Parts: sequence; structure tokens; C-alpha cells
Amino acid sequence: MKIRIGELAQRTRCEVVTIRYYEKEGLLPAPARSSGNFRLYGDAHIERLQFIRHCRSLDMTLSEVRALLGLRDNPTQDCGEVNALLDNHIQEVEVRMEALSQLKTHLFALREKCSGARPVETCGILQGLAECSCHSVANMP
Amino acid sequence: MKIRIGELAQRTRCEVVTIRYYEKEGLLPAPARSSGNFRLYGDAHIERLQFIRHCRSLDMTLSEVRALLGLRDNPTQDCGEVNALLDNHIQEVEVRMEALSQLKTHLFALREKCSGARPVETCGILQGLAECSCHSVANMP
DNA sequence: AAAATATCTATAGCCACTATAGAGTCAAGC
DNA sequence: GCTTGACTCTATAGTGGCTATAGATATTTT
Repeated sequence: MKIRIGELAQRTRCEVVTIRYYEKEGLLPAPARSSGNFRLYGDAHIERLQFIRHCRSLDMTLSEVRALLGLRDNPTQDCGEVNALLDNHIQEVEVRMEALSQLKTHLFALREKCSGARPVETCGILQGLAECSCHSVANMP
Repeated sequence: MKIRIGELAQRTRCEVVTIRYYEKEGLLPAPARSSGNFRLYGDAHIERLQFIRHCRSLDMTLSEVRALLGLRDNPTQDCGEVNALLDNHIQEVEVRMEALSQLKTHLFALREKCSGARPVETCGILQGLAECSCHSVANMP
């Protein structure tokens, strides 16, 4: 039951180029090839790619995905590391949400400064943006 | 009152390389040069760079910053465009927050699936990740 | 047999920087 | 005057996670 890259892409809702990219990055093992040099994938590939896409849908980096795949491939005593990785990721997401929330506050404050119907020269928004940089640069991935 | 790039960097809390990058990108005009070919900046540069950094701290893209600088440089009748740009940006941030919030929900649900003290083979998290991709890939900048 | 579609490789681009290499400039101390 | 060290210069490559492109081959459909 071998499928080609296009069908794999359809089944996993993952772009063809992205599949090849994952292979190059070592996340997906290089599959068998047809006589015409087309990639031929089996069930294990489908499942593994689904795993990767699911991780990505949870906004994990490829390096996190790589780590999880490694733990899957080389099972250890218990899955503490898996939990730790996930906890870590959850924390990062929370930090990011907090940053975004503050950002929104600043943006609303800035938006309040102008109602929109006056000459650019006196626009409170542009003036607000020109004032001293009162908060640090958000560093979001 | 001309300062060199290092002092400009200090005053604006912006890396030296980033200043040169902004110049290359056309956000900052090329400054005068000393006899030894060092960049020499004046007050207008300082103010402009602060404006840029402030926009960046609000997570605007450089293309948004470029647009705002353009409106500043070529004042039009009223500042409706400025307001529109900001509203648009605020909306993007809101969309991003909503996505993150859903993400967190998914992550918590996944985290619940394993308490951490069992063999990797039966880890609910890894199993959860291997199951069908039930939500789309988050597309966050 | 021809046309349309799918696949192949290799390379460049995206964003907003960051890092590196190798050379030149300048002020202070000896 | 000479060295030391801090600063600056240009040019180039790398980051992440793809996306886009070009040009060549393979397979499928008409």
C-alpha cells in the first residue's frame, strides 16, 4: 500500500514541498522510490507526518517536534521528558499571550489619541509614536 | 550636534546592525559621513529611529512602519489612513490572541492525557499527538 | 501520439534581524 | 611616535519554516 507524495499531501493536508522539506530536515525518513524515482510512502510515513503536523498545529517548533520524535523512536523508562517538553511549550504560549495582551493595551491607548478627522500634522497617533520609546520591543516568534 | 552610530544605538536601544539595516531598507535616510567614513546622525535621525522602534515595539511590520513614515513625510488632508492602519493592526493582534487562546486550550487538553510516570509506549500525550490531525495549523507570524 | 498532470532537483526568496570575517578609524596611554 | 583597544566600515551568510520558481522527467488521460 504505497502512495506517492501528492496523495500523502492530500491525506495530511500538508504541502508537497513541505513534505520534501521535512525529509531534508531529517524529520521524515527518506522513503522508497518507484522505478521512475518518485517517492513511495507507507503507513508509517503517514502516521509520522500526521504526528508532525499535529505538533505544528500546536505551534511547536521543528526542534521540539524533533525531540518528541526522538523520544518516540527511542522509548525511555517513563515519559517524563515528554511531559516536561509540553509543559515548557505551554509556558511559552502563556508568555506570548501575556505579551500580546499588553501590546493590545498599548495599541488601544494609542488609538484613543486620534479620532481621524484632522490634518496629519496634529494626529495624536503619529505624535504618540514619535514620543520616547516607553516600552521595550516585543520579541515574539 | 552629530552623533555616531554607537551613541544612536544607545539612545534608542537599537542594535548598531539594525540601524544599518534600516538604512539599507530605506526607513532611515543615509546620514552624513565623517572624514573617516563614519555615519553622523542628527536630531531628526534620532527622532525618526525612535518612531520606528516604537512602532516595532507595537509589533508592526516594517512595511506598516514604512507606510506610517510615508504618511508622516507626505502629510495628506486628514489622518484617516493612519487610523485605518492602526485599526487594521489592532485587528490582527486580536486574531492572533484568539488563535493563541485556542492553542492553549488544545495544549491543556493534551497535557491532561498523561501524568508522567508511565512508559513512553503508553504515554497519552504521544498517542494524542499521533491521532488524526483534528485542527488546522496555526499560522502565526 | 499529444496534452495534461504529477513529480523530480536545485535554487532563491520571505521577514527582521543576527553573526561573522576582515579591514579601517580614532582617542588614550606609554 | 607607537601600541592598544574600542569603535566603525563593508560584505556575506545564517536563522525558521516554509513558499516560489525554473527546467527536466514521469505518468496519466484524451
